Amino acid sequence: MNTPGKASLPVIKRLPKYYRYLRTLKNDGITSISSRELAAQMGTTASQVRQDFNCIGDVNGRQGIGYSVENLLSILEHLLFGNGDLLPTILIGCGRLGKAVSRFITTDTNGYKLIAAFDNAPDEVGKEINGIQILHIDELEAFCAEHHPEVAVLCLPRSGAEEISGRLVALGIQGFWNFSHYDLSVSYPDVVVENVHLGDSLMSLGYRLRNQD
Amino acid sequence: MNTPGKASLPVIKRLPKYYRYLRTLKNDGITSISSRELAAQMGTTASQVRQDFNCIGDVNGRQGIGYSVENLLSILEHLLFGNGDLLPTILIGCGRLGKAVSRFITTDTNGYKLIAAFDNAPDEVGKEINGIQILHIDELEAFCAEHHPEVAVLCLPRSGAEEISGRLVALGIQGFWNFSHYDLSVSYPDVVVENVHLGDSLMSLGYRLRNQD
DNA sequence: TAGATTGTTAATCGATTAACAATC
DNA sequence: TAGATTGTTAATCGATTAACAATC
Repeated sequence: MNTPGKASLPVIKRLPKYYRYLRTLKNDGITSISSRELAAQMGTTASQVRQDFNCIGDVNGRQGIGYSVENLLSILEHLLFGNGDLLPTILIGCGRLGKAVSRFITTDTNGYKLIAAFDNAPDEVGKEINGIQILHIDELEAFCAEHHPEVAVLCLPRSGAEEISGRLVALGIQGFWNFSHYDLSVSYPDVVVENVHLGDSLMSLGYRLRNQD
Repeated sequence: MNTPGKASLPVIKRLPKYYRYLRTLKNDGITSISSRELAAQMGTTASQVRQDFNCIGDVNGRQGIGYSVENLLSILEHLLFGNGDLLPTILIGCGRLGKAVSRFITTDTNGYKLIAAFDNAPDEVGKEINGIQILHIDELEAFCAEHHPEVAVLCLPRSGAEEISGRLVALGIQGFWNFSHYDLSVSYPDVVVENVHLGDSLMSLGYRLRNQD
């Protein structure tokens, strides 16, 4: 029997990848897979797969056979999406990036529901984005008091994020998907932040390209 | 004197963050900073700052004083952007995400130069994106033979990325900034890949939110 | 000088990999 | 049964943190 410990952040980051692979396996009609084979397909090691599966619950692997794809999927689905309730989410900043990113939020396999979008540009307010009317940022407090969103997606320049994030934390937002270059996890260590710094990501790629063997 | 070793990936990933912080410091007229103070502002430890600086070259820290902001910046700039030559880059996929992301490529502080964009949708071909005409994906080989791009940015669905990436590798592309859910680093372990999986990122955020203490 | 801070080595911590008995 | 594969413990590897002599 498995003795699941709390999954560490590196493990958590790998769960969506397992989830995606297992979905394609199920799609291909494969019902069972060994850690060795899964590792080969994902570019990792069998050991790591088994260690990871140990953390996530009762995976019911069978010696000599492997793991049930169906069972793994249902465990991962529960961990990643809970009981199926979507996390009510608001988007702050409806520029080019905000518009692009809003499509990812709304995708039904991510577990989020976009319930509002805000901008400070008068010519954006009132327009639609993914079927939702863009509100003026001044209406943030009133909206949150009524609808209690749990997640905020920040698609703002750094200065805007600095200004707004305090208001969002005060309003009880639990989680941030942050595309700004303002490091929320430093200022608010108690909230859950996923920082997606596109500029930083490009810069590290550049470093590795310029300093290849 | 420093004895710089090769920077590890975790170190490399922190370099852009140092770079950004030091830029704001310089902007504020601050010429010197200690590891302790920098660490406090960045949410890390003084030890880590000093260890990181040990890897990146001759930082010339002065006991009792700290580091020269100017000197650190010039070292980081050289590491991140080389001698200033921009990396010739092509964009594959000009949908919503591609359009949003193209703005980040072109930003002059990232070290890249967007020289072409490709799509397979006939109604996108010929349009402009950031001052560049969108070409049909069929022209990829001819264009690369003539202009030798070094980096490709993939803003495609998974299936498209699987199909195109082999062609790009064959054409000698060295680096990928990959937004698809196709894991290039598994298929092509010898190229430099920065995988930015927005869906995965959202899913891990969801896991952490749903499994908070 | 005295206080502060570096550069660097050593200690700790955590994550990955290896090994292997249990068993399907 | 024999071969394959798990679950789990131990070993290794690497990254972070702590410590401290050197010295500005």
